[in-house]
Amino acid sequence: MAELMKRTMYCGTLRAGDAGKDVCLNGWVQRARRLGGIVFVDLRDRTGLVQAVFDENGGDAGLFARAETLRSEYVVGLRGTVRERSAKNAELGTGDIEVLVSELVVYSEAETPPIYVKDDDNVGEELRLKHRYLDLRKPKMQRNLAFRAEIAGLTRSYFAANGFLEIETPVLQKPTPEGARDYLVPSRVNPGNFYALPQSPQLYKQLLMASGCDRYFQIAKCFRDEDLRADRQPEFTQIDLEMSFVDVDDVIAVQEGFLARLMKEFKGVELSLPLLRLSWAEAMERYGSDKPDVRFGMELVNITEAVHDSEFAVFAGAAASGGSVRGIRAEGASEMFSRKDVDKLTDACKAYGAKGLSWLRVAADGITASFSKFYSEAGLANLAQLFGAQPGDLVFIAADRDKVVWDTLGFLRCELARRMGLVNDASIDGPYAFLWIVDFPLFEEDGEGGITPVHHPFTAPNPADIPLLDTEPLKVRALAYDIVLNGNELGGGSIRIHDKELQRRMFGLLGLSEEETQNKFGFLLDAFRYGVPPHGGLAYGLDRLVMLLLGESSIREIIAFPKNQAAEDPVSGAPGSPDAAQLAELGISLK
RNA sequence: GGCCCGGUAGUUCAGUUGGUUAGAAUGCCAGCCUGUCACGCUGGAGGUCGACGGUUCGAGCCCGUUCCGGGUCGCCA
Repeated sequence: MAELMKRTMYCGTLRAGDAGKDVCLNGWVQRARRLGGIVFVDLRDRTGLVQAVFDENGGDAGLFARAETLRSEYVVGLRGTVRERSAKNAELGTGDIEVLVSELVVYSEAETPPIYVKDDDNVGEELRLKHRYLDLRKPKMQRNLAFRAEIAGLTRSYFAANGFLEIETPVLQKPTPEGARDYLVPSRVNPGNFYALPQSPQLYKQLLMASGCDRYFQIAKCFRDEDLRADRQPEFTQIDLEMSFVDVDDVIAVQEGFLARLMKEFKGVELSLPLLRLSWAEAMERYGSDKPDVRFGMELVNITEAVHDSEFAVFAGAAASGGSVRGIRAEGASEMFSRKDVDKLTDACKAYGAKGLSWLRVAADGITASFSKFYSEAGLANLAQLFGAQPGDLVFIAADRDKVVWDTLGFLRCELARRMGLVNDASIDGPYAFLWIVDFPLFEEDGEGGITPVHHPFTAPNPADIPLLDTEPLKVRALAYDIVLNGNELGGGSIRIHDKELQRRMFGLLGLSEEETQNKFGFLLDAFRYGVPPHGGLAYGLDRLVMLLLGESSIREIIAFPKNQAAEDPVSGAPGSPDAAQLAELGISLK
């Protein structure tokens, strides 16, 4: 085995001022260029590239012969002298100098790699993930991992400085068949019993408040056995925190300090505080979304009143059945979207439950609409005016149940903005539109005639709405809040219920029996019997936060070893089958 | 589970109305080359066209099924 050549410098840090120094470098061969009597090697480590030179006239024939065998991704150590280059490379931070090599150690050779270790290699993601150890050598991936580490570091220092204790909560928890699917872990010592991996540290962090810890935070791994998305992995990381003796404003104030610090240090952006707050109701009314992208307008216009007696059955029907008719105006977009484009957009909207999409085009010589035959010219003009539509504008209208209308237009609004170039999500440099969504409803319909919590069953109702709990529970607002950035939910939280009677009432409203609640959450209720402070908190999706700040479009770009869409780890092949002995020991038999 | 997009040298892709021996770039290998840095020049190797079945005189191309990857809806309290 090759002897270790102790590193004295990192490749990417060498500068003109280092000329004359003897250095030892360790790294990977990015590229070897053989020009006959001279060999150039770009040596790469975490910090960047530096050019090393082997000269046939240097006198060491053996050294030169070995240099000629170097190939991409060989791992080497080399000793040499830094010198100014005769031909400088302005593209490279180290481009003013090179290292004339006097000693070379090949630690390991490399087969021809299946992907290039270059940012722009453009290889398919399947191969990138399978050979992640190669992919991660790319400068961009190194930057992403380093950026993530720095954000984690700032998180720790910020919350510690604000009196938060970093406390680890158990990873082996009690299964709670609520919400997302649990990952189950069999207990060998307790045959037939299982732990669950945490979907969040929710119950334990509330116990910590009951424990008198006052302020807790944790960078916590969480697990949900649900289908994957570009921004969703089965294991992901939350910045999780909880505070005692606080109200909504207290929690938000601490977060705004955190976000301001984050944006200042990592983006050089001065956040203007306090951040915008929108009630859930207003967000839905104006944007059709509880995580609106407010970098652009195109707000929803409710025309239900104006069309409730329309000849067009779709409009009148939606109005009559308690739904609504709303639309958005895409300014100057009429030219951009052909009839065919509109049809495609309509198809895309069907995924959100819309049965169709109506449109209205304003031109200098008149107005056309998909529903023209039900309207006079003056009627169309009236409608156009409701949207403030000018010649060249294109208006989209959805008519259905409120939820469908909101989902459809909420999607369409963002899709149009993207196509019209109003937003650019690949931009690392902003703008960054943060806002809080507050006053979420406490419950929503569960689709089976009952109600289910929007957030979770420990979320406190707005005290003003408590009288409505038994009569009109769907109208009760929660002391819950989400932080939104550019149309993405960065995190969310709530003030929790600390009154055990109110908590029991909540479980009752949710249709949970005394026995069920005792079985699932009894330990939390027990704790509350012995004195619990008012408390509340929040959790951020760290992966998503880093993704957005880096302008990446998938959290896989900022997770070292992500799962593929089938929830497999392409590197290791996990999950795998346990062997028979393991199963027998656990008392598990497979079908 | 539904819908959409994709699968052709190691890699990224092209491949016409179905027609001889499936191409390019890059990478790889060999030779030449002392100032390259996407080095250059010359030569070479490299293919189960995802798989199976069907239509056809003939399929990379058309049809069916299926597998794989990605996006998305459902789902994610």
